[in-house]
Order: sequence, then C-alpha cells, then structure tokens
Amino acid sequence: MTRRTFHRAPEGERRQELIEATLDCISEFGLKGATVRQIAIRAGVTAGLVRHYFESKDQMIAEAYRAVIASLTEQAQNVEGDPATRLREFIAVNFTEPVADSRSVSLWAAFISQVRVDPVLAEIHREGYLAFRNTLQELLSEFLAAKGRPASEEECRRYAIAINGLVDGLWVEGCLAGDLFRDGELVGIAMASVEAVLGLPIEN
Amino acid sequence: MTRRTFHRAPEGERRQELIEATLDCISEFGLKGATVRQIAIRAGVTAGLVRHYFESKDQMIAEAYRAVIASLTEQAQNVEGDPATRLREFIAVNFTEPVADSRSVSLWAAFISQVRVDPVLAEIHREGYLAFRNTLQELLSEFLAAKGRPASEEECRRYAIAINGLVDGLWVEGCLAGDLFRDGELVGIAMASVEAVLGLPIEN
DNA sequence: GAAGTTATTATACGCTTGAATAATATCGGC
DNA sequence: GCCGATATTATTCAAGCGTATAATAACTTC
Repeated sequence: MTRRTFHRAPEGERRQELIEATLDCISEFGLKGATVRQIAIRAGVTAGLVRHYFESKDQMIAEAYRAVIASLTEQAQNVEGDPATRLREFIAVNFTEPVADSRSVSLWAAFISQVRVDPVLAEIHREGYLAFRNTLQELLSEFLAAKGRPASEEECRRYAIAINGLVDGLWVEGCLAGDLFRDGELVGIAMASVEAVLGLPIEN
Repeated sequence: MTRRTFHRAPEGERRQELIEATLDCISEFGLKGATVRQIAIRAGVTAGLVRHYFESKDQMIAEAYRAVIASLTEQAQNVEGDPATRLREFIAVNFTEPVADSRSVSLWAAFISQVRVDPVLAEIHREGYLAFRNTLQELLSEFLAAKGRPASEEECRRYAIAINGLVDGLWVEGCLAGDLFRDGELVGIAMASVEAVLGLPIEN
C-alpha cells in the first residue's frame, strides 16, 4: 500500500486553489453539492486538507463568497478614461465575460439565497452592494458634471439605485438565458435605457 | 408504545401543505437545510409521508418552484383598469408584499442557483420569465397605443426587456436590504425610471 | 546529507440524509 | 357498526456528510 505523491504548495496558492474549486463545485452542483470531498477532488487534493487551511467548511464558503463579490466588482471599479467612457465601460462590462456568465450568476444566486440564513454572508453582500452602487454614484456625479448638468448627491443616489437595478436585472436574465437575446442586444438596451433615465447621451 | 394520532387530509390539501412547508424551509434554512425531515416537521407530519405524495424529494422541490413562480407572477397578471393604471399597478405590485419580501427573494435565488444544475428547474424558470415579460410587453403595447404613440412589436419587446430588468433588479435589492431605502423610495424610483425609458408619464 | 518542520494523505467516527418497508390508525361505504 | 382501502406512522438501511486523528512524504535548514 503506497501513498499518492503530492507537492507542497505555497500557502497562498493552495488556499486560492481551494476557493476556486469551491466556486466551481457550487456553480456546477449547487451549494448542497459542494461537499468537502467534491471540492477536494476538484482541487486535486484529499478532503482532509481543507481543514488544514480553513477552520471549517463554512468559513471556506464565506471566503469563497468574498472572492465572488470581488471578481464581480473589480471589473467595474477599474475602468479608465473620461467620465462618459467610464460610464459606458461600467455598463458594458456587465454584459461581457467573465462577468456575463452563467457561472457568475449561479454563484451570485447561491449566496443570495443564503443571505437570510447566514448573517456573515448578509454582511458580505451588503458591503459589496454598497461598494458597487457608490462607485456608480460617483461615476454618475462626474459624468453629469462633465456634461454641464451637475446634480445633487441625492439625485445621483437615485440615479445610481435605478441604473444599478437595471444593469443587475438585465445581467441576471442575460446570464440565465442568453439565447433569448440577440448578440449585443442587452448591452444596447441597457445603454439606451440609461440614456433615457439620465436624459443625456453617453457618447463623448 | 402508542402511535401519534393524525387526520387524513384530502389529497390536494396535504400536497399544498407539504409544498408550503418546503418553501418555508428553503427560505429559512436554504436549499440544503430543507431536508425531508425538516419539511415534515414543518408540515406537522412524519417524514415518510413525503414519499406518499411525491415520487422523490427532487420532484417535490420542482413543484415547489412552480408554486413560487406562480405566486410571483399571478399578482402581476391580475391587474385591472385602463392601461396606465394597469402599468402602474404592475410595477407597484413588485414593491408591495407579498412579492416584496425577503422570503420571496430567498426562494427565487435558491431556485435560480439551481437552474444550471437541474434542467427541469431551468425550463420552469424560462417559462415563468417569458410569461412575465410577455404580460409586460402586451401591457406596454396597449399603454403606448392608448397614449397615442403606438409602437411596433419589436419596440415593445425592447421596452419590456428593459423594464422587466429594472423592476427585477430593484425588487431584489429592496427585498435583500430594504433598510437601505426610505419608505416608498424604490417604487418612486421605478416609476420615474419607467417614465424616462418610455418618454411618457404613467398617469391617467 | 541528516534532522526537523509541516503540508498532505489515509483512515475512522458519529451523525444526518433520502429512501424503503411494514405496521396501523382513520375514514367512506354499506 | 363493521370492513375494506389507504393515508399515515414507525422503523430500518446504506450512503454520504463534516470533522478528528495519526501516519508520512516533501521540503527547509544547517
């Protein structure tokens, strides 16, 4: 009886691999299908190792959720250029891979469904939502100012809530049933709707 | 050793109770917490009975999903009055209980997260989404015609997609973190945004 | 290249799960 | 008021769950 060989990975790397494997399993098998054993198989290690890196499975899941939120928001935070370009990019990113992907929305939904159950996840969600919305709000404020139509914080807040809802809603449906829409249709609808809401074109 | 007493419920009634108990458990404990035993306890029966009414737990879950979709859409289908009133009602319903409720969104998310896993649920979702959107599209068509600005089917389709996304996105956030918004704020933002998208007031 | 550290494997444990089965209480028909 | 049908309970089962523990292989250091 000989043991399987293995290599000792640097700590950070292995943790990352385990989190990635966790997300793979959740998106493919659902939260209840993401068992410690499945996750370990996906990561190419044995189940016991999970507890060497995480205090519990629940803690690993929470960290995995943080990773999801980060990947969904970082794309939106890193846009560059003048306000109009950034606003366009901010919207377009949500209808382009890797954000626009059935895996993403599965993960998002899996965690959303636990928000009511697990206060830790609820807090992670709230932080992520507010960060996303605040980024958008600031972007809108700059955009409106640049267009010569500066708006109050309160006004920008309302716009941010509306546009965030619009983009999120379209993102979900696009991810879930992309085949119901033509290529580029959703991003077109989103752009046109945002322009209508703001009462301004988003071109330069 | 004496058995517990019970009463024989009419078939339809008991099925309904079991489905309702299933939804309670999913929303409170998540999909993985909705075990046959928990569901039975919630329904006030013993676990074995589940299999008397359903071929398997999975089948019961699928039927429960149908019930969720139905309850989310039936409110929107049953609005009455002239087109403008119906459009306003259609929107408002989504920000009023029982649709606007953290239980609803938990259930919705729990099932959405399984769409990628289970083709049966995917089909149920698609049907529900299209029914909802088509109702909205027809409503918009009538509304625009009544306002003296009739629109093509293609135009109405685009409006329906946009407004459906907007309402869904705001609905999710409102349900998840209602305390981030003032009373009536979301429905106000939704109405204003829909008016902007359509370029028309929704009053009579 | 030997010794020490620890990341990783292997195995075991107690518990819960969905499902199958047999016993039985309830109720409608007569 | 009994009788047959069946809805419901009670019990059991194998499989899979998260976790704990001990053995060991892979690196680090000197």
